Amino acid sequence: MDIRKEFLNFFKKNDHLILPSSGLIPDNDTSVLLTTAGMQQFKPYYLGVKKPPFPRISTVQKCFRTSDIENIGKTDRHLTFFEMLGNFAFADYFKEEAIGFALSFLLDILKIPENKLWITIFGGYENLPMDKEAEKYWIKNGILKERIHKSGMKDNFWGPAGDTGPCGPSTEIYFDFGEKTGCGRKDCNPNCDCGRFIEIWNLVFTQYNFNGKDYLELPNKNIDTGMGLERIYSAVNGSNSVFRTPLFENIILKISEIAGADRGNDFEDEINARAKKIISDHCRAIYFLISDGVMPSNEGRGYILRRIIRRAIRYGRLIGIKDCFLNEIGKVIINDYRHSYPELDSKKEISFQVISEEEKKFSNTLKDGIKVLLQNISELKSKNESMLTPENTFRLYDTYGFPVELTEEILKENNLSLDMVKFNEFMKNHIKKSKEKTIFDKKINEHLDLYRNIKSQTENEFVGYESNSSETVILSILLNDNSLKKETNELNEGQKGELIIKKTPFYGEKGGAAGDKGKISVKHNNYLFEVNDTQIPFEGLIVHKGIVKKGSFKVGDEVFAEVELSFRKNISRNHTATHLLHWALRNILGSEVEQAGSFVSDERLRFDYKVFGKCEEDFIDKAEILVNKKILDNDIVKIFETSREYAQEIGATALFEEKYGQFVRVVEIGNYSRELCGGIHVKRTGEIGLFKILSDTGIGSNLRRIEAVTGTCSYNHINTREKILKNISYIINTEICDLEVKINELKTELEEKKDKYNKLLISNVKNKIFEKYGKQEISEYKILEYDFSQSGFGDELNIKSLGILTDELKDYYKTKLFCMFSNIINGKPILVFSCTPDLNNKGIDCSKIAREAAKIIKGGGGGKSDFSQAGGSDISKIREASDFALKTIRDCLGIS
RNA sequence: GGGGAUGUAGUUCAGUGGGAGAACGCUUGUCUGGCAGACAAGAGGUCGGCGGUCCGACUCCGCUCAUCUCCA
Repeated sequence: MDIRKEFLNFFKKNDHLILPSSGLIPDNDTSVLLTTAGMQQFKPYYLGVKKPPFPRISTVQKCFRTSDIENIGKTDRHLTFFEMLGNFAFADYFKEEAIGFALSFLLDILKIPENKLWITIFGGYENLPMDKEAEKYWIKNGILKERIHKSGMKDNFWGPAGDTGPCGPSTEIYFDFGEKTGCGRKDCNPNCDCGRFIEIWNLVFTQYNFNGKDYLELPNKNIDTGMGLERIYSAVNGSNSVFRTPLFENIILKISEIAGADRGNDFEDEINARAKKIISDHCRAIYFLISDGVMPSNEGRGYILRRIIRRAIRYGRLIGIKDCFLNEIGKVIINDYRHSYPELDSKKEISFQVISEEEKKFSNTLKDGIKVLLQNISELKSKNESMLTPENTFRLYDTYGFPVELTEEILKENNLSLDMVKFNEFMKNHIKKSKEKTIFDKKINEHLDLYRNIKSQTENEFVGYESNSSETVILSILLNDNSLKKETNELNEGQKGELIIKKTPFYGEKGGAAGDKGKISVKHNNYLFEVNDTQIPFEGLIVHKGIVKKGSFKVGDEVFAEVELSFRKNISRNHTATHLLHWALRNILGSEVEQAGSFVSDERLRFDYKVFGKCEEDFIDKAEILVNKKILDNDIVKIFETSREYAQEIGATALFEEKYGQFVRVVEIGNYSRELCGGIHVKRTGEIGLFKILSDTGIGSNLRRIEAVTGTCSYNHINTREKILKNISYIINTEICDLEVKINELKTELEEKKDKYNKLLISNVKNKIFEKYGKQEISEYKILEYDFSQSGFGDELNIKSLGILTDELKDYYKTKLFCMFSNIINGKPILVFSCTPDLNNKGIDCSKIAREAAKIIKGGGGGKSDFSQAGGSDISKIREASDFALKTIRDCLGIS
């Protein structure tokens, strides 16, 4: 029996709209990394931010949870990836029907015997009453009262998701595998985790709104239910394990086959069983994640993927699989699931490639880790110790990603050990630290109640597609005073706030396009409200943020709203250009290029996209050329509303917005680009003007960002650069077209001259020294001293040049030589000391001399014993410092 | 979102405040009967970027970017 089909059929018959599973990457929801529940894609409906397309919906949803990752393989019911069957109701049916539907499906369709079912309900907590209604309907449907178990907040109350918001009691259906399974205690009940009972279906009744203090009854109550597909299969065929269901049969068989015949093909020993469960769970997750666009990376959801890939490989090794094996299992998974999830099949090439690359990367990580571990081991051995410190054990794990079990294994081979208990303490500490400092982004819900309230009283209409202005009336006003936001009747001159008007031409920020700017005014008295930004905090509610420049505004005032045309025009140019760019990238790099996000402002456009593998070097240039070609073609931009089915048929790319509305808005450019989009666009591509890409940078693995400009901005950009070119051409007196060659020439010439000059300088200076001290070979100690601050060589004789000079002199005289040179560089005194190595044996230490001499010129110094330098800030003391150094050397060498 | 690590020559990496190094690779020359031949000379660096401390920063401090890694 295909339970997926039966489930959807059942709810379709009961007037539910059947929707497809959303992807594992949640749209427009930054609060979670991956889709964790069936209701996730409907969150805006639960919060009331958007209207559901139908009051009753049912789905089979792909879900991924990491919260139970440690339990996987240990139990027979936990999974990271699973399918969730769910039915949802928005201000429609409530507890009675929800309970009725659930029971009817389990008993009539799946034919589960009634005596196998147990129920938990919310038993009440503090001010919250027990859920007597739920109990009543269960009993009414024939469930025995002693089979209904009461639980507290933790088990049978859901939400709110943040600090405030919708929440309510839940009721859960458990399947009983019988007294023989589990603990065998007489009072064993669904809350016992011995394995006898498995939770199969959770019905949540969002009944209250928690405002941080009280639980208030919601006017519109909702239903949210979820039943794990794998669990219900295990109940239906009585196997008491999600891994012994048709969903896992082929996968487990394949793993056994790869692991070798001697390992058998079942869960005969504990390690073997656990490894097979983990590998099968993780592999399913891996291929589903990749096919939904998650790529392995070192952060966020990509990192979750990388982690489970590595866990799967590790457990593979544990049961004797040496080679890369994940793709072998992947083929089985794709084959098993491709009818229900065609994306697995269409993305399989990419999946296989990604996986084999990850397998290689992991072996690199292991190699690095082994290097560090071997170092630790040799240190331990040299110290005659037998236990790796917990610090080092943890460092290997935390910093180098080296699995502890592997550390333990390698230590054992060397007759060493580690302290697992202490390691776990480090781990606990680490987890605690990460949790402590994590701050939730509360802003999303901050003023939701306020807007919800306004929305319930007013209705405003967007007329901006047809016109740029409207005569209308103020419906309500919000006052913004720093962080405070409240409803008011009047907004006075100088005050900041938000106006809500009946008919608005202003486009609110949506789909990555910035909101309109403009003004709202009263004609007869010139009162003026300047709109700086337009937002949509709630579907159907458009608010105009800004400041009162003149006069005051009251609720009920008749006003004239007018969009700033040049601002809107710039946004339109950038928005249409974004569509062209998206099309061009797909054209050049292939259709697997996906838009990952975009932002359109009046000044520039930002386009984030996912690529896989290496791109050609010049694809950015190509994209720019292609977009500009389409602009020159001056193609017509056609905008029309149509049915979702038709849009799909003509291949329109759908993004984040407007997923399930009956009608969708399609923006079509020429006969090539079609995207679902609610934005405002130019009428013909020619209006965009020059399209110029400013930058293309990597912002994550397989994720890149293009920033570009159009219209007046690109003109200004090019213009500024041209002016710079003109200036340069004027300065070096060369035609612009010859600049490149000329500058290269100048550069090499300069380098050559610098080189020559330095050599000349040194030899010149050397001659000066010879003039003063003679060229003849020396039989006794020679002290060369020269203050170049008076010589006119200036800054050219810096520490480095003086160093080279002393080297050449040392080369010349070979022995018995001491050099001491000084100069003023950048207004600061410097001293250089250098001697032939034989003087070191006489007790001369240049670095010591430099340190002492530096004190005199108010600075510091040091270096090596045969070469040192000192610097300071007091120019007037150079002579004194030199004299000090000279005296020290003479004393040391015993000369006068 | 919070920790840890790394970033130096084409590559792999040394370098604990004082004139940027090694090995391999590359170029050139000499020797050599072949397998990664031997010897010599040479080229190659904004020490990831920006800022600060200091007479002086590859080195210390702050920020930032990239890569790796652990946790949420």
